Formats: sequence, structure tokens, C-alpha cells
Amino acid sequence: MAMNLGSKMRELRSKKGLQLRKAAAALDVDQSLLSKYERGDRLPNEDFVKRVAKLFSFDEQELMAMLMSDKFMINVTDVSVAGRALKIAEQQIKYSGRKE
Amino acid sequence: MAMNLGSKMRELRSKKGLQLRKAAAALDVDQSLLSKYERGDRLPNEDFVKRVAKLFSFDEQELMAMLMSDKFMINVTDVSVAGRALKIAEQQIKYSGRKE
DNA sequence: ATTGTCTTGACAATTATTGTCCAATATAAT
DNA sequence: ATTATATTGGACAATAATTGTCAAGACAAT
Repeated sequence: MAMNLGSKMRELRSKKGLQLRKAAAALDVDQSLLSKYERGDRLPNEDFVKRVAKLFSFDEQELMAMLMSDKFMINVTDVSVAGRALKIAEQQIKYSGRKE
Repeated sequence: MAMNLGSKMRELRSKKGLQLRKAAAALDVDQSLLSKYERGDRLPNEDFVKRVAKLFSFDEQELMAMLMSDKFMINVTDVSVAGRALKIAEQQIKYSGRKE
């Protein structure tokens, strides 16, 4: 299954049998830009993601999570460093609600 | 212990008994900027992180991982979305070396 | 009140991201 | 092969985010 935002969007679109051009119009975006989003060549902003969630009736938060993940992955050059980064981020999140 | 780059840098510096001004000079950076780095007000670039690692003889990759984590955390507004994002990123990394 | 250290804020410079346009390349039908 | 429709690519512009600089401010110690 699709793990990144782009392929997930393409999946949703083709499942609906919608053409790129049509989807682009419905999402109020240039069709070439949508093409780039779907292929992961560019990342959309959050507002766009919300529109996608609405259009395809798909969980917005899941798409947002994919966007965040994609943004993270962009900066990954070294896999082991990325792995360590994820562990640290997990801790930060885990303790983000704590008193001190 | 320090989980983010800024406090780790401050920890390293004070352990060495080095003044901000001196450290800034050694790291070839404006002292006000170093102050911001240490307090997490700004994030440094990778080149700077390398110089920090060298100056304090501290594991460069660990500092880089902290930088990556900090960059990720910056965009976190919703903790549960962030958690999902981390899980996705983990998968991506895990399978990043695969054949298909 | 002067000195030393660190912090803050406004602003400038730089770099990254996002968007637009149009041409190029498919793909499919006739 | 020509036309029609769909998607992709690349150059460029617009915008936004990041990073750096400087001068002034806070704070503690003397």
C-alpha cells in the first residue's frame, strides 16, 4: 500500500476513476503541479492536503502524517542518522505533555 | 539529559567552562546567534554542527540526529499526527534499502 | 555606575519551497 | 499517420522560511 502522500493521492484518484485534469480543477490547483505532487516531485501545503481529504473522503490526519513523514524523509541522507533522529523525536513527543 | 541540540550544545560548552563569546569565536559565529542556537530559538546548519562536534569532541552523528529531530519537532502541532508520522517514516527507512 | 556576560528584537540576506506557464512526451482512437 | 486527450518536464517567478548581522537591553557582580 501507498506509504507516501503522493502515491496515496494517486491511488485515491484512480480508485475514483478521476482524470488528473479533473482532479486538479476540483482541488483548485494547476494540473502539472498535481502531477508533481502525486509523483513526489513536490510537496503540497497543508491547505491542499485538507482539500484532498475532503474530496476523496479520506482521513485528513493520516494524510497530514504522510506529509510530515515525507518532509522528514526529504532530509535523509544517512539512514542510521535518520533512525537515531526518529528515536529522539519519539522521546520528545512522549514527554511533551509532562510537567517537567 | 539533553535531548535537543541546543541544550546539548550548552551542556557541552559549560562542561568545558567556555564562555559563550569564546565558543562563538571558536565556532566562527556571532555570539548572539550561538545564544539563539543554544536556547533553541534558531537551528544551525549542518556545517555548524560539524564544527561543534569537532570543538567538543562529541559524536557528530548524534548531533546531526538531534538536529534532524529538532527540525521535525518544529512542525509538530498535533502530537497524535506526529506520532503517526514517525511510524510512517520508520517504515520508509526500514524498507529504504529493499530491492522493490 | 561600570564592566562582563548573555539575551532580545528588528532587520537584511540568503536559500528553499511553492506556483505558473507552456512545450514536450506519451497514450489511445480513428 | 493524424488527431485528441492525458500526463510530465523544465524554466522561471513568486512567496515563504531560514539564517545571519547588528545594536540595544537585561542582569548580575563589583
